[in-house]
Amino acid sequence: MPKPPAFDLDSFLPYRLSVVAQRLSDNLARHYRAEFGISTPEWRILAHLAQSDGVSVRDIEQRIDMEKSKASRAASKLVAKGLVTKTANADDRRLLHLTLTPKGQTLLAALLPRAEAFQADLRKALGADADALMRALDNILKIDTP
Amino acid sequence: MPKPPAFDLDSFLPYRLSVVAQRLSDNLARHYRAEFGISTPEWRILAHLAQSDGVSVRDIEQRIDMEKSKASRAASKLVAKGLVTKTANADDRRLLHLTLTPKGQTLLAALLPRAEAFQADLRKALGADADALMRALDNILKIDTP
DNA sequence: TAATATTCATTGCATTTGCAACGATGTCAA
DNA sequence: TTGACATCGTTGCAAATGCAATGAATATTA
Repeated sequence: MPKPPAFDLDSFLPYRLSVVAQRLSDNLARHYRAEFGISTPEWRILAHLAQSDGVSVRDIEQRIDMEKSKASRAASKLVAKGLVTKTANADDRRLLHLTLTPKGQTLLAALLPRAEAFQADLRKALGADADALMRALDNILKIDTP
Repeated sequence: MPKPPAFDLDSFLPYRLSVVAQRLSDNLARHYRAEFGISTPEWRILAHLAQSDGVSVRDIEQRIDMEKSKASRAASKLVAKGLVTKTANADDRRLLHLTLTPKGQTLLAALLPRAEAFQADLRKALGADADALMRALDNILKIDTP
């Protein structure tokens, strides 16, 4: 009857990372939902559209690490809320253009400064470790996605 | 029609953290499932039991940040797989003791060294940033959980 | 050109998840 | 002691998720 070796889950990086990420996302999600009525996947798509408007579902899938079915459904909800429109790409009619409506732009104009402020506060609190954190995250992705 | 300010989702910390954590967890989950037939919630409970055997569902909920319904269902699956037993606490019959079976101990004896090795590799690859990363994660939790 | 293969977005389906409600047990104060 | 309240684990239910299959459009190749 082998005895399991000592193990400290709290210092296990994947676990720790997951807990912190989850907490942070959930807390933000509460704000998005309460003030703007959108979910995390919806917020991520909007944020990506702020950066590059007119992209396809496929672009979203590749650029922001979101399953295409998830992206498709979130996009449909954004359309239903009047924040985004879907139009067919003229050159390749398999592709879609997701475009911010004026209402979507207004929402982003209110939301993005808050996101920036949140991030600024966070960086300030982390001090010198903030850059190391970003570097570490990049490296983990490189290692883990061979 | 307000124009949304420029925004780079890729450098938004909650997003970045979430992507990295998800990748890492999913990759590990594939291994757990393929080699040991367990899911991430199940693995976390086992890991916690390696550390402190005989705990209740409530302990798990508090110590490893898992919804109690999730913990309850994962524990039931572990019982069904013969890795864990549930016994009633004699002093307080609302409480449960989750205890590793010999089979569960054997599985952990095989799994834990791999987890340690994985973590060691990761730390090595991160070099000096590893400690800063851990510190940063602790600090984010403190800030974000007021 | 015609036939085959690939790509894109959506949808059906099974699983997982979170929340609220529940029964059983325990605590506390009148 | 008894009655109101709290806690523990489970479960019902609706929503979210991931995967595979589908249909439409395009690319490729014989």
